[in-house]
Amino acid sequence: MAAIPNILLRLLPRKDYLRFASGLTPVTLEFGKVLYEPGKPIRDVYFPSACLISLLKIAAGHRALEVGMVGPEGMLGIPIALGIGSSPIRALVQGEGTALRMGKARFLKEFNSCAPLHRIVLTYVHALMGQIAQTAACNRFHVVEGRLARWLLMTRDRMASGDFRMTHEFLSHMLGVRREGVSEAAAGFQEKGLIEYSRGKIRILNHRGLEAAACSCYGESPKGPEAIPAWRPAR
Amino acid sequence: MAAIPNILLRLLPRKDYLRFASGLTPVTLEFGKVLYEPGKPIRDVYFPSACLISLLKIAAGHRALEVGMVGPEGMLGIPIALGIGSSPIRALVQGEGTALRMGKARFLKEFNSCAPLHRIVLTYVHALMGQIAQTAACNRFHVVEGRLARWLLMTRDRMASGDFRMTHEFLSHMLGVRREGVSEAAAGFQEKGLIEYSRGKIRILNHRGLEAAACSCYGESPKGPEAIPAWRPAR
DNA sequence: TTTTTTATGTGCGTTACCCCGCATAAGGGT
DNA sequence: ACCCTTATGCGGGGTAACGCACATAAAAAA
Repeated sequence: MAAIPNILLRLLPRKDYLRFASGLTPVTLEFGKVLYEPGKPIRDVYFPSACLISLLKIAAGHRALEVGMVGPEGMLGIPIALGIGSSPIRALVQGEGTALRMGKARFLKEFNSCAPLHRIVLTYVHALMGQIAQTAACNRFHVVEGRLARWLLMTRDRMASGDFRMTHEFLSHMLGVRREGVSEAAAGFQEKGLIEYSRGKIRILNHRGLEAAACSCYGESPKGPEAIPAWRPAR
Repeated sequence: MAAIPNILLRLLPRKDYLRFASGLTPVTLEFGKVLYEPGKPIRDVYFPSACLISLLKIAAGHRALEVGMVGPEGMLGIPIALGIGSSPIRALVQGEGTALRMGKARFLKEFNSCAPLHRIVLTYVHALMGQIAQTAACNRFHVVEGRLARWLLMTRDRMASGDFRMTHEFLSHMLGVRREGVSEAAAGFQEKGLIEYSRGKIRILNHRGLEAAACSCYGESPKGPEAIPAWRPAR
């Protein structure tokens, strides 16, 4: 059988998956699209199959800050599962690609009647909370260079590809720093041959080298039996 | 009837509350006690009635950082509800006082069989995630002074009292800054007559003044019908 | 082509916070 | 009374990141 492209869905028992999948619609998400906006109602939930979505907290009078990242290891629309109709967080498509979409009502019905789904989603909620807390500490303690490296690696892991479309300006909003700060760090990496970039395109050249440059938070993603299986692509 | 001291429990239908309460044990939590430690199993859940617990992320090689705060408006042991046996977060008693305790097994049974409890807890999970994200952005963008003021106010709100036991050293771990940074900000507040302090005791003198000094995050706590009712004490 | 837009490079003064070390003073224990 | 632990005050030097302004260059639009 063709592999189920989303890790959470892959954990469903076959019977449940088949029923659930009948409510899923494949969609293509374009770069820059905003899936959820703080305060606005959530209509659909998404299971990324090959795309990457940033969860952004918008602080009044400041640039945005990424608090979490969702790829094929997760889902979007957690608030729906928690019985809330909207999210305080903006969800922005940061790596375009494909996802599976389901309407809020159908998802709620499934979530409340399918125990395995229920369990899987709540487990993911835990993992996501951990990720947000980790990111919070990382943003507080680590320097831009280390955070940039971590960010590029996490993106690569989720996109299963080492080059993506991404301006320094955009990155600065993810990391919550100035654009110039990103440029400076990126220039350093390019000089060392770790990455190459030009006008909105970035390519990772030396994965190992980037890992060495990344802060320790990379590698402290959810692990062990307690969380969603550490989702790190094979080398 | 005597008021139920924990907001979450107060939201339970009377019938469910009575059954649930039979499994609750009143306990006194002392200052400095660690309820949960990252990686260690969670044995009990807690519903604070008059105490304050800090949720701390421990970053390797750095001081700790508070990512959330739980008082009578919330509960401790969320991971249990999410089907996880331990938490990546340390829970530390920061304002001593009373709470209601329940064993993990009993709570799980109730959580899985009592729909209103289920709903309430998941709603709180959402609120807590929002708080963590908010704190993340606050720690990134706001200066120590504003964050200290916010922290004191949030503590006051949850402790229902304006003076508490608290050293600058301890505060520095909450805010993720140096002890001297806290001392400096606190000295400024004392000079303006907003607070007074001495050797591990802090008293809020001018609530309004502190609000003016706090960053905008104070007042952006969960609000509206979508979240746990904004829990802010009457003046 | 030429023009316009957009992405990145660069420099410069400013600031909040860091790290380190030590002085002072309040309380608790003996 | 005394010591001794602990909480806070204070200074000096260093730096990561800020804000701003402007130069350059690639791409897109005309």
